[in-house]
Amino acid sequence: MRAPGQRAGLTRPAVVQAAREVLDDGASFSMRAVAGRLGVAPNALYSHVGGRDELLDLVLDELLAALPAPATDAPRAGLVDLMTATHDLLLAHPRLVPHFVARQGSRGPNARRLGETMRSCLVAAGVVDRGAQDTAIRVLVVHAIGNAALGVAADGAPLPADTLRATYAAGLAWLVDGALGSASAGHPHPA
Amino acid sequence: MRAPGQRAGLTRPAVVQAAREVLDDGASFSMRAVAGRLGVAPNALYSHVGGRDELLDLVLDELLAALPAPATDAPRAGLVDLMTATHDLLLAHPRLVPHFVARQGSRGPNARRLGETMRSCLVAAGVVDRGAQDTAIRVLVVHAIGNAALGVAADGAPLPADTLRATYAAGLAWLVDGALGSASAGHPHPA
DNA sequence: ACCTGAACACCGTTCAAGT
DNA sequence: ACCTGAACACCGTTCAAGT
Repeated sequence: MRAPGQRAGLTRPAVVQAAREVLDDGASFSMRAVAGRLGVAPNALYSHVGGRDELLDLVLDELLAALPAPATDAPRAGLVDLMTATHDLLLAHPRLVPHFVARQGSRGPNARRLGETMRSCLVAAGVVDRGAQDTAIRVLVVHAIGNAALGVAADGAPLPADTLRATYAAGLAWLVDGALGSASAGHPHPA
Repeated sequence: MRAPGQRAGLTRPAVVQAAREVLDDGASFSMRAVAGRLGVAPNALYSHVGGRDELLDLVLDELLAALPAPATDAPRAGLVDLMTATHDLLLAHPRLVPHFVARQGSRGPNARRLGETMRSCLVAAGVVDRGAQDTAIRVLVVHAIGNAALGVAADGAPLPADTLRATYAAGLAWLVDGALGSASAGHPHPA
């Protein structure tokens, strides 16, 4: 369709957008699939993106940007809302979850921002020790990602979405209660 | 080395053992790597094993068989010990963790046995509602797998093993406290 | 700078043999 | 039944062009 040297009008945002579309479609994600959607040779993507992992990181960070800022006046509820929104976001893009699992440590600016928002909630809730904040943040992030991954695992009994979200909410309440050191009753065994 | 038709003396346990060795070595896991270690053509494995996923499931289940039975007289401590042993086991075989993440639902006999052991602990601790047991089991398993996956993610700051285990222990205490509905103080913010 | 064609070094799995 | 050789349908990525 195009001779070597002819421009295709590709841009970095366009590549990221195409990657999102491939991820949200049924097809399995690959560089070649993204290129195919753009009507371009597979290696053309490397002019705009470092590689597969970087591309997935970009998609991930773009999604995280959509997370709303939690209410600052009620820190516990704000934290719960924030983590629930994160979990919902992951469930809405299941094909991204495996990559999220592998990339838990290294993240983009919006992931970093999410971490700092969580820290603010913890501070406002009275968790002043920085090490305690780090522990709480890691545990909560693991819970969100791990639970989303549980929903992705398509084997045997696929685990209904209601059950998944109820399980997540129960664990989240226990973790937040624990991290905040309060004796307030959570939501005891839902379903 | 061998003409088509010549036996190589391959057995199913030998294939599983070779897979374990490849996983615990530095090299990345592949059917071809397992076959290479056995001095056999890649497709020879399919005479003894259904495929890659089934082979990894077999390795996984063999590892889970090594988990010790927890003390039955102290249900809370037994549950904590059991989950800690599971976490340690996953940390000892990091290259298996991504597969474990993907396969959370469908498991072999020893995984099933682990689930029932957890249920027994919960019953002994006074959690009689079956739905509550299921929720607790899912949350605890997600915590163990998710935390182990966090240790595997080799990017940026690799997160020291001490920190990882301390984070796991803190989250585990919070979850067990929550699941058991007790107001007993856990281990507040370690590290 | 951007894109193509061809290629490299991999994958998991299948199929038609051979004994 | 067990194993081989060859092949199929994929991967991510690199390299040498072309404009």
